[in-house]
Amino acid sequence: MAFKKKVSLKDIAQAVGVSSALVSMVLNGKAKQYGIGEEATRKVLAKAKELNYQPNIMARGLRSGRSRLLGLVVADISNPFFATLAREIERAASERGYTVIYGSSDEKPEHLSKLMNTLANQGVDGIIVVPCENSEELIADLYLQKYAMVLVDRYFPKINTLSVSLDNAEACKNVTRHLLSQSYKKIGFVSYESELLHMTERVRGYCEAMQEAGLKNSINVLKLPQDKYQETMLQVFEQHQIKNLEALIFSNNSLTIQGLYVLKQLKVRIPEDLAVFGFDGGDVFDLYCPAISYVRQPVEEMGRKAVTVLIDQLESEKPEEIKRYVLKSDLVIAESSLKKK
Amino acid sequence: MAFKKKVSLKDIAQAVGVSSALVSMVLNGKAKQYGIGEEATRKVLAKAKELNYQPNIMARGLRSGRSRLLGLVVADISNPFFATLAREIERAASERGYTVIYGSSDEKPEHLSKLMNTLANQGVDGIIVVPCENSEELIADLYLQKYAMVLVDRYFPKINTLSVSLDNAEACKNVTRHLLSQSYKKIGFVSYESELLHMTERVRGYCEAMQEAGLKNSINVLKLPQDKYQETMLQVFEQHQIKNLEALIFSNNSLTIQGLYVLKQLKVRIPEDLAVFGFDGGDVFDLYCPAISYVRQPVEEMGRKAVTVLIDQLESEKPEEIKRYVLKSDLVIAESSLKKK
DNA sequence: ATTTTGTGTTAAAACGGTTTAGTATTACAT
DNA sequence: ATGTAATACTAAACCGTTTTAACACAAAAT
Repeated sequence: MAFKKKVSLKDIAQAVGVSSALVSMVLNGKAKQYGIGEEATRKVLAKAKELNYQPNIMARGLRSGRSRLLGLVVADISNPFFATLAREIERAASERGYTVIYGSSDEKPEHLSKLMNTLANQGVDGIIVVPCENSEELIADLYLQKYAMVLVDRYFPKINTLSVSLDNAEACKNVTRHLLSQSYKKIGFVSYESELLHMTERVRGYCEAMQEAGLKNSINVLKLPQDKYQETMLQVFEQHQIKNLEALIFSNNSLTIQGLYVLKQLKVRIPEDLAVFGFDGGDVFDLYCPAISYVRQPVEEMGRKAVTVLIDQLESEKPEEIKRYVLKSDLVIAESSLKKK
Repeated sequence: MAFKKKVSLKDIAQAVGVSSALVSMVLNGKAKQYGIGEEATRKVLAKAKELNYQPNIMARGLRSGRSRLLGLVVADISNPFFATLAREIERAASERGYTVIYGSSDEKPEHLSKLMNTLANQGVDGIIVVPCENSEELIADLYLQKYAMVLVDRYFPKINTLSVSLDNAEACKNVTRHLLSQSYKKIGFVSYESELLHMTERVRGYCEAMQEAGLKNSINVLKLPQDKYQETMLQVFEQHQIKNLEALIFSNNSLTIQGLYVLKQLKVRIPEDLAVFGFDGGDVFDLYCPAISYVRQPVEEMGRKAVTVLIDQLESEKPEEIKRYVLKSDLVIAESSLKKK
């Protein structure tokens, strides 16, 4: 009870009266290369179209050792940033004749590891990974095993992999400067417990901008424990800390959203009581009252670049040089971060 | 420059000193069935584990004619309802040893058609489809070609396919009754131009509930042209119609979100000026001020059911009977639909 | 003693493509 | 006439797995 049997090379070969080898050559556009006659070429192409021939991907894959399948592991597909990223990656891959299979790690290294295994089993040619906390070893292992791989959004400085990521320090530096320009001085930064470079860079950008402004003493970084964002924020904000702050920067999409839940619950007025700056956008930000400012990442570019460098490496014979690509973001300014009157 | 070469049956066979046929039988758990000796079985299993053998999926697929790949086409993966659905489907499929590849049709039949082709090319064993407008013919074609297929969220009454969907009429009847119970009488229903059953059923549920309440004359269904939701809503609402209404039911997730943009722009107070009821939930609904009530669909159940019926059909020899599964939803009530004081 | 039955194993074919080495045929140069 | 080269094509191997038919060898039945 599956799909109807498909047209094979042999069917075309028989119909035209040539060998299936010839048909294969013609349909792979290697007619000239192999010195196939014009007439044969024409007939084969015509018959293939007539019968609507579709190559059997498994036979091809088995022979060539390549599947034209890419694996993608994101942190969480229900996060709009990753959803968009996945979509762009899919689109770009499809343009180059590749199909993408994906999964979410939920920021758990065990999930990541399991997923990578599943993907490898499916015979993917290469993987695009958003690595999660504590996955450095795993990634290093794969790197040593010569997996074709590109890291996105985050990377490990010690492991020499292809990577595409944001200039995170600059982004947060710009956010901080913007808030400073709106005459906020006591600016807090909401982060989570993480060794991952993208996060430490974001923190660094904030700190540097504060230092530049001579506000070294006002630096205030809140590191939330994983999986307890709302709980911890509620406690911290409820107690007193929020009274000492004029603005808060949330350093990723889900932190922002969780933060908004808490601020809403505490009836904090934005930006009167507290200015807010978030990450990655989405309908939530635009529809919130007031609309929330955010860092817009070049998601499309990020996805396309990842696909391009990965496939280029896959298709090149000689091991290409390993590069890190760093992209720039911009700020979408809304009411939540404007000067209070 | 791809993955390192993997361990094959032959490697194990050589290491143990038996034929690869025997190894295949043992590793497929058919040792007893084929009367393989105990010792050989033990040795093979041990060696397979030692070498971390992973079967080559393409060789297996080529031989068996089955890929253990499922195709999934949703309307729009960036819609949280479909994102969650996709995730549940993936999870359920993975539990049964299948992998899912997916794409978004963007409600365009040409996209749908193209995607189905891509999926078929990838050799999927079966497909799970959220059919879009004007795709009835395409689906009917595939049905005639004996594609293993299950429709989700929507279906065509005239085509006898497996399907899993919501009791949409009942859902909207309940929404309408709820609003009536909150003493709203002039209730409008926002829909879009569509022949798809899920939408006509939603309209029907609303109409029936209004009739039940003796409010036949207050029935007010707004059908928006596709791709122009916001534009049209803005025009309609701006003019005058909204003044005659006390409540609005939005009949899917994106209509709700687009509607909120417009209502926000027009500074309509919810629920004082207008009560609002939406579909499918998400952070936007919970964080909106005030929180938006919505119909919660049993997404997980829907995904699991779709996977189950599809795989069951794939794996059964005899053509199973075609069934339609209809699931129930519940209402999440928030401030947006409560009685005005 | 010979056939039958059963047990444990293997050789070989098949899946559908790609690629290499080889074969025929004609054309050209020696 | 003979060797060389170019042209147009094909046979066959190969990828890794599954499955069928076959094959030894022993024990039991005739």
